[in-house]
Order: sequence, then structure tokens, then C-alpha cells
Amino acid sequence: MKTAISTGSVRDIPLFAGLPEEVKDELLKAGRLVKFPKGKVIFAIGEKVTHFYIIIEGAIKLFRDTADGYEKTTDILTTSHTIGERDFFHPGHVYNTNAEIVNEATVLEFPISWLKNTAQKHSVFALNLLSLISEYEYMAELEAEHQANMSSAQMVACFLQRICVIHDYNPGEFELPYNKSLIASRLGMEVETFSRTLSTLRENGITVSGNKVRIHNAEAFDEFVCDACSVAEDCATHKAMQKKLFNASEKLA
Amino acid sequence: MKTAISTGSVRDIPLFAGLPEEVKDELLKAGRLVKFPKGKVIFAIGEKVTHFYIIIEGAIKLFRDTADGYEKTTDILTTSHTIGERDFFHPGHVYNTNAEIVNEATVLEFPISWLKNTAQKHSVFALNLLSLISEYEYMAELEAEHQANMSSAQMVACFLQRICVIHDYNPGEFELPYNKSLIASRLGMEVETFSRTLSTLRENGITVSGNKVRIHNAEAFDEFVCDACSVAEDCATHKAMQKKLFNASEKLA
DNA sequence: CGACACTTTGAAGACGATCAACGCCGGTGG
DNA sequence: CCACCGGCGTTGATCGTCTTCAAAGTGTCG
Repeated sequence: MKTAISTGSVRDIPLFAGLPEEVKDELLKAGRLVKFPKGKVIFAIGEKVTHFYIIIEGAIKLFRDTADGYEKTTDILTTSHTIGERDFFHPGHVYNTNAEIVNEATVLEFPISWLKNTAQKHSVFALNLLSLISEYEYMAELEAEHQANMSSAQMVACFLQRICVIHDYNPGEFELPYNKSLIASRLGMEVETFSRTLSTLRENGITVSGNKVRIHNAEAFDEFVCDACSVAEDCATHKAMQKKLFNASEKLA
Repeated sequence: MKTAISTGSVRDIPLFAGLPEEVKDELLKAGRLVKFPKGKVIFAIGEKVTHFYIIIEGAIKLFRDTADGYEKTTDILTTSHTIGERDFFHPGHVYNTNAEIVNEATVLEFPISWLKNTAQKHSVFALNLLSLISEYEYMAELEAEHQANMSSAQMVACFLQRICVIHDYNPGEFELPYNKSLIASRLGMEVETFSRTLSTLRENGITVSGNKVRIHNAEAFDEFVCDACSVAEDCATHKAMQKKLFNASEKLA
């Protein structure tokens, strides 16, 4: 049943790249498929790392409580993302964020010892893990740069682009997969700012009403996002989006 | 001569922890001691990763050019920091920042293949590397949080604390190791803002005139920094600083 | 001495946060 | 069935902080 489906796609994630199929089988056996309900807290900051997770389906938010008492979402993770590896390898071996289920989620859960043992036993896996964590590190840096250099409008546009690519939505019309408070928190802005920002995006090719998003002007959108981001030309997400937008206009012609 | 000194301290960095001494000797032989002059660009963004560096002495800034043409310093690295590992393991294997010598610097330079081979051959080393990169990732995230939640005054105080601890300066009086433009860039603010901020810090226990810094009120300073940072209680740097301040007041009594 | 990099100071402006009020909707309980 | 409530989203007005532009001061090095 479900296990079969999940294992099918999980075995293709970069973490397992380069491993023989039979080794993958062996490794994946250690995982347990778990379904978490919306709102469930998987772990809290400061707890010893006990598990490593691979998300099969659904969304999980990572967040931290700030000094002034409210919570800042550091990331929203979805299918094929992994959780816990960075925290575990970190000196102290404690979780560095809280994790809570956004929408009902299915995850593959491994005891954390599995991660260490596998890294020790299979150097290919260890290198993949290094790659994975380096990638996260780079993303975190890029994100910081974005926060510093982009206006809230640009942040929002960049975010919309990302979810459009990740979930393979149709740029012409799609729905926001999360409620606006969560998105605002993820983008590091207040809900009021987020709300106001959405209205101003019309001139940049994006129309949002309710939770319907329509990118009605591909050129305007592309230009707007592009000159916001210092690495736009090297950005896989941005390229993917351009392709989507291009395909959409092809179809119309 | 110099090689002996350097190798002495380098062998104790976390990256080599848990390796037998003879293995360390063997590994360190692959490194070449290089001295770079101030202003020298070691590598530029987008170049293929060719080397892995361990800083023996001096300071190196990592920076990226922003869309609007000026440069943002992402980090200033000093003794015992490593450079290149994250970029290398990153898909694409290109440097993700520019690196330039701030003050004359001595580094231990390894061909990048050494890094991969060592990680493959010694699983302890691979795990250390994972630990190192996870640490960087955590720092990047914390930094982002700081940028989001702290005022410029708090950012500056936090920075002064860090350099005071890293360089083991006397909190009672020390000199800024870099010029103010560089520090401002590192903190993600304009030089004007930085300059103005310094004046306002007197009431928080910090006096800055020219490039002399004096922390003249330990309690005020500690409180100010502490309620700025959500993780202050878990922050090794902050604890170290408290100890320094405590010792200083001990001596006076 | 003059050129140039670095730093400081002033004044104006932009942007997002904050505080406050209200509309909308779905659910619960009388 | 209706009234009330709470979560969510929008809108308005105000405020503080940092940036920006401009100018002048400080220091160093040829």
C-alpha cells in the first residue's frame, strides 16, 4: 500500500544518489512510515535529536520563538525535504528549531543512529549528506541576502515563484497552499505588510484575490523578480519559472 | 620554521578531532603554507573550487556583489576557520562568494581533491566535516534571525562581543581589528548608520572613540546584549564574554 | 602640500512595524 | 435558527528606524 508508493519516490532523492539499488532497499527498511495530523508538534527546540525524517507528503514548518515572545517561521518544508540531519551533526545534538505539521503530513522516520551509521558505512552517503547540508547552508545565506536587499514586494514575488515551481502550479492561476499569516511569518514580515504588499503587486504582473494567485503579465513578473535577486541568472527556481511562463504563452499562441 | 608553528595549532582544530596523531601528520603533509598580501583576491564567485583553506593567521572577508552594484560582506574569517568546503560539496562545485585578504594572511592550502579523498577514506573526518558545515548552517540561520530582530545598536554590541572573545581582547580596552566600513558592511548596515550607532552605545556600557573600544559598564553591556538575542543563554560567545567581564571586575576588586 | 580613503554629521525621505478598528467566515451553543 | 465567538484578513493612521544624499572633517601617504 502506501509504503510502496513512498519508497518509490524516496529512493530517487539526492541523498541516496549513487548507491546500489539493493543498498537503498536495505537502508529504507529502517524507516517507518508515519502520518502526523495538522498542528502536531514533532519536536521542540533544545530536545535531543532522536529521529531523522524525510517528508513524503504534506508540509512542516520550522520555527523559533523570538525574544519578544512571538514565533518566526524559519522554513516550510515539503515533499522530499529532510529534517534533523543538521541538528544532529551539530555539536550538542539537539534540535535547533521547533517543528510543527502545517497540513497533515506523511513522513519516513528513521532513528537518528541510522543516519550516523549509514554515513560511516557508506562514504557515498556521507558525501551526499555533505552536499545536502552545504546546499541548506547556501540557501540560508542567500535568504539572508534576500532579506537584506529586497523589498517586501520582491520577497513576496520571489516566494510565489518558488511555490509555483516546487508544487508545479500553473502560473496562470493557482491557490496559496498556506494561510497568509504563515506566509508572512515565513517571509519575516507582519501580516499587515504582507496584505498591503499583495495589492501593490498588480503592476508587477501578479494579481492576488483571496487565495487565488494569477500571474497575468509574464514579462513584468520576470523582470521584477530578476532585478531583485543578485543570483537570478544562476537560480534554478527562477529558470524553472521562466520555462513555465514561456510554455504558458506558447500554449496561448 | 613557520610550518612547525602552524601545524602545531592546526592539528587541534575540530576538523581533525578523533583522528590518530599519525594520520593527522600524514594528512597535513598535503597542505602548503601560503602567505597572501592584503587586498589579494583568493577566488571569485562562480569559479570552480580548486582549493580548501585553513586560516592560520590574518583575516579574510567573504563577500558578494549585490544587484545594485556594491558589495556585501557575508563573513570575516580568522584563525582556524576553513574555506571552500561548503562551496565544494555544493552541487556545481563553484565558489559561492568572493574571498579577499583583509590583513596579510597565512593559510594552509590543500588541493580540493584532498578534501574529498580524506572524507571518503576516514569516516571520522567525514563526520567532523558534517559537524563543521552544520555549524556554519546554524550560524547562518542565527545571523538571519539577528538581522531580523535586532536593532543596529544590538547588532553592533553583538559584533563587538564576538571579536572581543575571538581575539581574546581585554573588554576594558581594545582596538577594532578592521576599519569601520568593513564592519558596517559585515553587519549589513550603511557606514553612516554604523557611525551614528556607535555614539548611542554609551548608555549601554560601550564607549567607542576612534577605533578604541572600551566596555565601561559590564552590567549594562551584558543586559543589553542578552535581551537582544533569543539564544543568549545558549550562546558560547556570550558566556565567554560574561566570564571575561567577570574576571575583569574581579581584578579591580 | 595635495590627493584620496575613511569617518562623521546633518537633513530629508522611504519603508515597514505598530496600534486600532472593522469585515468576513465557520463553528458552537443556546 | 439565530447569536456569539474566534481566527483570519484588510485598511487606516502614526511612528521609529534605517537609508540616502550632501557636505565637511580627519588622517595617511606619496
